Amino acid sequence: MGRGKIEIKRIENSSNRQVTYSKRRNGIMKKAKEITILCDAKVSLIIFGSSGKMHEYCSPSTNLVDILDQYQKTSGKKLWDAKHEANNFSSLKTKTLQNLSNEIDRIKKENDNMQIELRHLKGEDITSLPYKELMAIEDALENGLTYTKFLEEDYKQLSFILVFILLQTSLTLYFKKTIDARSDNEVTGDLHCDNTESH
Amino acid sequence: MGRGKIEIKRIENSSNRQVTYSKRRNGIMKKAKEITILCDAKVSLIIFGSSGKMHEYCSPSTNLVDILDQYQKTSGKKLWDAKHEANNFSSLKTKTLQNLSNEIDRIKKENDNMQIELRHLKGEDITSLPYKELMAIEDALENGLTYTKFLEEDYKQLSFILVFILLQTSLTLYFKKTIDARSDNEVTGDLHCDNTESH
DNA sequence: AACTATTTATAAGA
DNA sequence: TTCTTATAAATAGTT
Repeated sequence: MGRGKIEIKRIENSSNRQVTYSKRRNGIMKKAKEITILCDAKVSLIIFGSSGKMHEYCSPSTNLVDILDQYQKTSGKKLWDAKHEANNFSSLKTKTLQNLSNEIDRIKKENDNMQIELRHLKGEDITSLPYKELMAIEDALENGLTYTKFLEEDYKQLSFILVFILLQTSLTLYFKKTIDARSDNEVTGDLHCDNTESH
Repeated sequence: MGRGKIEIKRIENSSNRQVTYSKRRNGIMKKAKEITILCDAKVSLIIFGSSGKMHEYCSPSTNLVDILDQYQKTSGKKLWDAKHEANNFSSLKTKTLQNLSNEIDRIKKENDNMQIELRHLKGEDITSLPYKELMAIEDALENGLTYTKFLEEDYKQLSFILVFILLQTSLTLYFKKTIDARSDNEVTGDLHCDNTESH
């Protein structure tokens, strides 16, 4: 939407990039505000430009911490655990039933998500999936296959070397046999000559 | 931007609101992806619709935790400090700490197993795996992705060709040996005959 | 920063 | 829900 169409790829010219960043950042911020008002949504938007400067939007009805809490509950992903709780000795001592219960809920959620992902990767329950998600799964499978194939290639090369060694051993044995056989023939020939001469 | 201009205020009709939410959410997500690519920006976007369903975008170059860390540094606001301390006990009185703890252990174990399986399917941590397990993973991947059967077919053909070449080489060598041995004998025989006739 | 020619997003309708 | 399309809005390139 502008004088010309642009490809979605990194803008190499630094000042153009900066200008575009500024314009589009404002655009997204505006959209975020609008969807918040129009649709009662709760939105958190944090943007860091390449210069490191931060811009933030958060729906007025809520705040970032609440959104992140809800994020953890909904997604089952834990945002601040190990490092932050480790710093917090009192929370270890006062670990309550509620803490544990929340932990269970979170892990169960994580569990469910993984179970679904596993089923999808194994080709189950995928008929009802939208095309986009199906493609994502196919990509993941293909990606996994490239890794396993790569390793399989290593194993194959190992097999090939084994076959080669086997072949070489066979050949060595074969040549040994040939040489043995030849020296046998020569002996026989000598004997034969002796015999005819003796006649 | 649409058939008519709309005022930015809550859409009262629930189904219109839902439709608009869905469309605009996609729009914002797209914009977020674009600014990420075009301008090297780091973006975190979390949206909760009024139904409570969550949608999230995070720049591929980073992750939510890193963005939040950077947020804290840049803004000076502490996100996870004195929070998660105030807990409300609700319907948990019947459960003991031990029960909950055991349940957590069990689910965590289940979780770990699935995580390992997922990582393997995605090609991570597989280098230390024995060949047999690697093949099991590959089989699972191939099962999910039918067209990799073609690659398997290629692999089989390659093995066949290797065996065939091995066989052919052996046969060639064998025949060569036979021929060599025979001509050696004949030469010896002829010379011998000539010699005897000349005597 | 403004200014537009265009592209893009989307509101309403099907 | 999904698609279509007229129109509003965003924005790329220019000044």
